[in-house]
Amino acid sequence: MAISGLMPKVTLREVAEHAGVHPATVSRALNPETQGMLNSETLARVLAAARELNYQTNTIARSLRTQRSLTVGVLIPDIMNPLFPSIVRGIEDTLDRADYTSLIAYTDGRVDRVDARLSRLRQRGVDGLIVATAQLRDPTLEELLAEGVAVVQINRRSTSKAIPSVTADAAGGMLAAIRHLAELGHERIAYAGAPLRVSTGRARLDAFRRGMRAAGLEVVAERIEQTQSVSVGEGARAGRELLARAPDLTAIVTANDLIALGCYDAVAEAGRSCPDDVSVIGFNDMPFTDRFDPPLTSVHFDQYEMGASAAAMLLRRLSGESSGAPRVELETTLVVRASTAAPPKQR
Amino acid sequence: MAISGLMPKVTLREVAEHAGVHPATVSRALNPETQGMLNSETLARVLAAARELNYQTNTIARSLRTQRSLTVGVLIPDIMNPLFPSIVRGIEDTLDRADYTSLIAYTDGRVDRVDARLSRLRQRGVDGLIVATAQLRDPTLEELLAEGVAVVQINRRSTSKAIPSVTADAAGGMLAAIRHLAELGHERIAYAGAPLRVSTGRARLDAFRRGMRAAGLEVVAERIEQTQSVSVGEGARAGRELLARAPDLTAIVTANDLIALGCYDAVAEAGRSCPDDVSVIGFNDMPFTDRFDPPLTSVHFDQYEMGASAAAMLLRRLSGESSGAPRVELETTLVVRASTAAPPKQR
DNA sequence: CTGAAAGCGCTTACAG
DNA sequence: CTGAAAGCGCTTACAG
Repeated sequence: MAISGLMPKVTLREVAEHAGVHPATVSRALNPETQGMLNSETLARVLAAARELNYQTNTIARSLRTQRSLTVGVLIPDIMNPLFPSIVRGIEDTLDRADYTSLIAYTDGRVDRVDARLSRLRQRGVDGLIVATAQLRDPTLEELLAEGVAVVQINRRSTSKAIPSVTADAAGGMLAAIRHLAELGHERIAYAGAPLRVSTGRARLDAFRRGMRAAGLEVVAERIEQTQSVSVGEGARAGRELLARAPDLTAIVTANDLIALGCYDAVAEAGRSCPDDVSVIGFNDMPFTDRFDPPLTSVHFDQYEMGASAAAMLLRRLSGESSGAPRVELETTLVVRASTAAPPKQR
Repeated sequence: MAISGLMPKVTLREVAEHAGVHPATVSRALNPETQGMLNSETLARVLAAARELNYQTNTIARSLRTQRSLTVGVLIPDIMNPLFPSIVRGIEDTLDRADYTSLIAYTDGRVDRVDARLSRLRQRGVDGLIVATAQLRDPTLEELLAEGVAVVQINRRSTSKAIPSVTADAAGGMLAAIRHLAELGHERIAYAGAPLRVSTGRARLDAFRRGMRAAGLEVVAERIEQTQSVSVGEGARAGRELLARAPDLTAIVTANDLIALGCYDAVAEAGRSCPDDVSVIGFNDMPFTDRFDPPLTSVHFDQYEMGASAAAMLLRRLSGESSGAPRVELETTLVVRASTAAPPKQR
């Protein structure tokens, strides 16, 4: 195929001249919706001319005229966070099939950057939004909703039930994690959580508490510590705190793999070993967890599917096919690796 | 800040009416380049009106008129390849500061997808391209070059010296890797390489050979194996091959961390251990290599900087500031971790 | 079934 | 210094 310059250079008018018809006729010939209006002979002639000249629709001109950019804004904390590449790929593959393109914007977890990012996306004329940065109470999202903007939340969600979302089933994952530990013989299970201002932090803490009770185990305040941000460093801090406050704990369940990695550090610093002295469980099952030392037992969900499903949901809204606010919860499963074992006293 | 709808709704004309001037005057007032033409009183009045109505330029309309989209196409194999998130982030942060946006497209390493991807980017009117998918012989890139398209190669480069590029210094990295092994006492060092149709594969193989000679070590054909693709699976295959053909090898240098991970598997399968029996060295130093089992000794370069530098280079071309074809080589350093140790016989 | 016209929201040479 | 006009490349009611 020939790449004939980056800006499209052949215009509708040139194709029209070549085929001896009016530009409007070319436009109709190239649009599957309006193709039927044309005499089949005319259609064939126009199509031949378009092919010959290697005509490509100028998306910018079309967008200005139709007031639709075929573009979707994707707001995420940071693509360098290992959770997001798969999600983004799932989104983009799905959008791509519908001839949509995504414009990605980063907040780096800073709430004060959201509006500026959104504003730039708006300038670019995005038709809808996929937002992975929802706060539990999120006035910005409420506002978008009120204005009828097509928006889908992903991974996290705000309290508003009116905004569609795709999240991971925290309850199922946590329950599986705790059951696994209980079956190994653990009783003094600690929890290192993610910030409570976002739904993942809140949901996983709730799920931990419920899961413990369901397993007939005691939820003790000293064995729960929240992080201020989702990072290895904060995970290590939380791990240290827990080990200092409750030295007899035998397992730490976490809200995130990075926090789990921090707990690895805290356990090692305390002169203990994972999994022999302390079992650790992550959440998200990020890439290469199976390569960690030790391989991390983690709650898994399909990240690519999360992205794909959110994009499909948004496309449905954009095409007017759906108007409800579905809240999809993706199945979570526990992937057992080598960071969990029977507690020391059992040996 | 108020988000007033996703598509920009306040137009230049409305601001003009509000300020009692002609739309052209508003346009001039909002453009720093033409602001100076205006009476300062008029300017102030227009700016006040624009602020009051929360006017945002409609990028699509502006692009159609100016024939510049302020958009750059980024062609990469796959964002799920751990090399790319940092590179992409470096690109986007740099573009962002110049009010450019990136449109990302994926090839999944398939040469036959390049033209279709490029074609879609063209439809979207991108002003330039950053390409991470260069083949050693790359007719598509030659064609783009011939048409005067602004394009920068990243990570890989084609043989054409006329296309600017930002790559990692393979020679320096390889030399450091081999020196490190030689100092530990290794002599029978093997190499598991990346496909030779891309520059990274070619450059790293050449660098390995030169490095070996520079260290006074023998380059033996049985101790060199190429992979068909850069993946853990192919790395394992290459590793097995090497261990079968040259069982007395004591170290494997690789062209990529994923290949190194595959070599971990091959070494384990052979009932040997890393680093006690076989040392392994990666290339790229992807995220979390320090968490692997064992932590991977790898050739490091600044991936974010690679992206940032390529984007800056492209912006310079787009603004007409530069017209040469710089070939930047980023410094590489060896990060020594626990996958390398003295060879067994030395113990 | 096809054409002619209008217009999406900007910018910029051209007047005055 | 500011306005009036043209036009970027499309699509789509409106005629015929």
